[in-house]
Amino acid sequence: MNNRQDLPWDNPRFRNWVAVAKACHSMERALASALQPHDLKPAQLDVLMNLYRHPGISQHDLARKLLVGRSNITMLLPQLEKRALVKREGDAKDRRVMRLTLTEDGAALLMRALKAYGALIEKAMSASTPEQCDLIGAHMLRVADALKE
Amino acid sequence: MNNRQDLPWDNPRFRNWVAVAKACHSMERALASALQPHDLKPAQLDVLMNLYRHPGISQHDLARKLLVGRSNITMLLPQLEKRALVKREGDAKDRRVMRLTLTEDGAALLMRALKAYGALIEKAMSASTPEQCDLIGAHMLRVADALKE
DNA sequence: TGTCTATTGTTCATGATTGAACTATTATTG
DNA sequence: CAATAATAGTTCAATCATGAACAATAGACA
Repeated sequence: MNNRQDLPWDNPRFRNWVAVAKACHSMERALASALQPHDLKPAQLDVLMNLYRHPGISQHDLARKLLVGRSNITMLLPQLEKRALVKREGDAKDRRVMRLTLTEDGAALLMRALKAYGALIEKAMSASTPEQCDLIGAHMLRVADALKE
Repeated sequence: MNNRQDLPWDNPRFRNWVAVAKACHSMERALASALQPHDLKPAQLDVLMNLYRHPGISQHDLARKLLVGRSNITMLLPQLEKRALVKREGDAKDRRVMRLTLTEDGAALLMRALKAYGALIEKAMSASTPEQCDLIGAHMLRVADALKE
């Protein structure tokens, strides 16, 4: 009745994706360790990275970029604001939105944390050629795209 | 001082990995949705999958396979046991260890849930050729390996 | 055998994330 | 213009994962 062919493990795509998920999980754990000396959590690093690239982003848009709920951002920001890593100021035109920017300290910490992250990625991906890495990156963009319903 | 070349975003490996992480995050969210009709969480599906492939596994070994803490397993199991999806019995030789197995109901639910998961993966990976998927899977195994210190 | 160490699983307090309900503000539409 | 809907952010209770401390058991070695 349950033909072996029907088991997902016999589907190469399934096996391959499970490997992806496991690698991501490992990286997340390793990243948490690597960021500990900087007193940063992976989620906080994500925030800093996005503020660096999108200064003045609103909390709503930040949440969408990070694929998390708006409430998560609300809970995340006070810690970073207290440490003076990010600045939060109300938009002049629309008094509902908060504009977020990195402070100097925030940018400096980001650069230090990114070195650690970069070293980790280098270590993880060094076993493959740049061409393979590019192929993987391109594939993953398609995956993320296909999952946006 | 902060030469553009030094920014991680200019490093292809970094950009590629960020794409991997984002795709994984998207998949995790999509999976959570897809499992909702089965009243299952992704973490619970992971448990069922591992019990299917490793019947009689101990909680300690299960935790290591799932890359989570032992206490997490302890908190996860009672829900599955109450629903009679898994069976937990003490090992005869070593009275410290608990042996875990799927019940019939657990195996049946697993098969149904795996169909949903498989469909999701199919949808996500269908934009790439099987050869590309295999390459990615192989790469990710190396990544997970490289991250085991 | 008796003692010390290691291992398995549990408990508990903590921190992270979520979604629903809420407030304040802006946009739409009749 | 007034009423209604939509949007941004917050609050809150619930859920989940974590790691440290702990109890019970097993193994090592004098």
